[in-house]
Amino acid sequence: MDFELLFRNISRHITLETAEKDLFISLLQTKRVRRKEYLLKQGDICRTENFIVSGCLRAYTIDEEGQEHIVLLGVEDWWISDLYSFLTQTPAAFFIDALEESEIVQITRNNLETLYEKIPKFERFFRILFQNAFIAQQQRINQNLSLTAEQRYLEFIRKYPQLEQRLTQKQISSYLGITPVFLSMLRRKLANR
Amino acid sequence: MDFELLFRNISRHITLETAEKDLFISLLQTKRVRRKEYLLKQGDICRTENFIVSGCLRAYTIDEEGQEHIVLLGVEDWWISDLYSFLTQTPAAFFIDALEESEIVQITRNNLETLYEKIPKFERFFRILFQNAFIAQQQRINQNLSLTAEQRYLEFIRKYPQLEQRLTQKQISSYLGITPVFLSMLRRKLANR
DNA sequence: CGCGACGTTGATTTGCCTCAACGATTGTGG
DNA sequence: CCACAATCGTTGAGGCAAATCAACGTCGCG
Repeated sequence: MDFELLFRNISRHITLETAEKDLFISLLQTKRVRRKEYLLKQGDICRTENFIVSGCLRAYTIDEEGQEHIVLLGVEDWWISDLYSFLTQTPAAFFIDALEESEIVQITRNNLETLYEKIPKFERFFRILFQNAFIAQQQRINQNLSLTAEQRYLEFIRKYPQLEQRLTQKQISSYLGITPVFLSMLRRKLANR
Repeated sequence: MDFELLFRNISRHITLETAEKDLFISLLQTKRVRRKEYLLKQGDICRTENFIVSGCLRAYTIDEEGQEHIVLLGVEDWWISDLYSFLTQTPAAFFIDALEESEIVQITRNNLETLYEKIPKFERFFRILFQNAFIAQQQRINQNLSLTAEQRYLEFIRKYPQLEQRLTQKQISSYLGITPVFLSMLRRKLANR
């Protein structure tokens, strides 16, 4: 069942009655996204918050020179959206697309508001979710400020060994904030030890 | 009254009855921190979440070479803590100290849990608070990935013109992820236009 | 099969850092 | 209140980490 993983995710922090689960499900939609398909384009309005059931997606920007910068990586059991655009219903700063064929569960802004109203426990759930996301980003900021490219790469493969397998080097470099050429050099250097 | 600013901050997102305010106040402590005084040291446990009534504080790390990296800047009407340490009650990764004489309102982890239990509306308040903090950090990550040092500096003074006045260049450079020497060069270059 | 994206490698350039010296400012103890 | 130390900001010289540019082999996909 599509919602199984989502329920297990939620039950880590709050407990739902059957009736609550049913109400929750009635506010959701599911979607299948194939590789390279866009969930969101810069300038569009982010209509949904997305829970990843399977697969892998990224949120990224493209700068003046056409370079991509991955702001957020999501795999199964994570959430992904352009939160600012979602909350304010204004044009998105990010692109979101799928790096692998993915299944997602979506909730719209209005439905999420309804959910908060009908089942206030979800305030708690998302409070904890954003708390954790905030901490993870704080650590990433700290690493970007204090580590060299090599150290950041080593931290990345230490922290996300499974992710390293699933991403291309171009994607990893774009997440780390270096060029693919330089990542290739680092890897060669590290291999020669 | 010390709690006035905090109540106004909170009332942006939730509405409290008088009895609720009283309960809330009973769970808080106030503290005065003088310039350069530490609120938290790396390795200590972060016992409180801190609301800044007046003044200015920073959260930062020190790397192997002794360089400081500012992860979080807070002025009046903001919150500051080492959230990970606070939530898990494990040793902190950050130092927190005051850049100006500051007044803060503090809540301990246990009292915050009590607050969530007794007044669930606070789940909503902190959900929104962390949501906004998450968005702000996401933007900072994106800028660190996609902008040059000069562009980041210009963005900083555009976004926080009042903060620029209150911080030393050393502090600004440490927030931007560059050296004070290089910031000085950038400023000279920008002035010659 | 052929095209386009990817990863590798080398040569060169550049953005930012380190080191060092100096004047100005701040803070502190006598 | 002054003297002295410490920190800060500026400037210049030189160095290094990472970027750019370019060429080439490989692979996956249409």
